[in-house]
Amino acid sequence: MSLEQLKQRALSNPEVKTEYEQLEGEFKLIDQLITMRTDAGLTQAQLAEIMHTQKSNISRLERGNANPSWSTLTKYAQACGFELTLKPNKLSDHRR
Amino acid sequence: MSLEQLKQRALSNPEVKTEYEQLEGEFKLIDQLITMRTDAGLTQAQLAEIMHTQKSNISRLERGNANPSWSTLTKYAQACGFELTLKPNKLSDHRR
DNA sequence: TCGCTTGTTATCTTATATGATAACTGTCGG
DNA sequence: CCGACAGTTATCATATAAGATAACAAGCGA
Repeated sequence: MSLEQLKQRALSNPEVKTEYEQLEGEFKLIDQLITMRTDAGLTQAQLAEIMHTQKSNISRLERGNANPSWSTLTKYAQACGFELTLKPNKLSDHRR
Repeated sequence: MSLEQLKQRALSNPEVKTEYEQLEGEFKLIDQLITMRTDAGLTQAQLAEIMHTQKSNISRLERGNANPSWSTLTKYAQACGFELTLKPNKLSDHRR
């Protein structure tokens, strides 16, 4: 199933909307991770060595079901030559 | 000891520089969290309810030694009316 | 002073992220 | 075909984040 299909199905059910958004955010996160690494011109194995961990763990981060801690994210970024802050974008349709 | 003093002492020892930077990043993170919550005009208890958790857990996040997972960060942000992405700032003095 | 609100701290339990090792796939230049 | 490289997957052990409850402290208006 494609991401687009998943999106359609998820959004058709209002209850899972936040779950989808979570999922989408996860994809974005992974994208940003991989972008940082490739920008730095590093392979997973090289990055793993800098971070004093294993390439399999890097793959796990970049592939699936990744829910890394803040410290893991900053270590990853720093190894790629980046410092990390959050970028909170205000949701226009925010209800309370 | 103030943050400034801590910074000075930490930076005087090259080996702990990254540790200090982690620490500084942690402070920045906490700042951003609290800012999001106060911007949303929420108390810890209110935010906790939205996130279906306890106010003590929110306090733990905002106070000390916080190392939240990405999903916790996004839930927190979303409850405050924000969507979250990473903002990677290139480190000018990056060596390899 | 007395409640009430907001936030903090301590503690336990449970869920899960991370570290580590090994085996596997696909790709590509020789 | 073969070896080297890049990435993936499975699995287990261990560290730790997160859920939950309770008690406490500070501030503040009635």
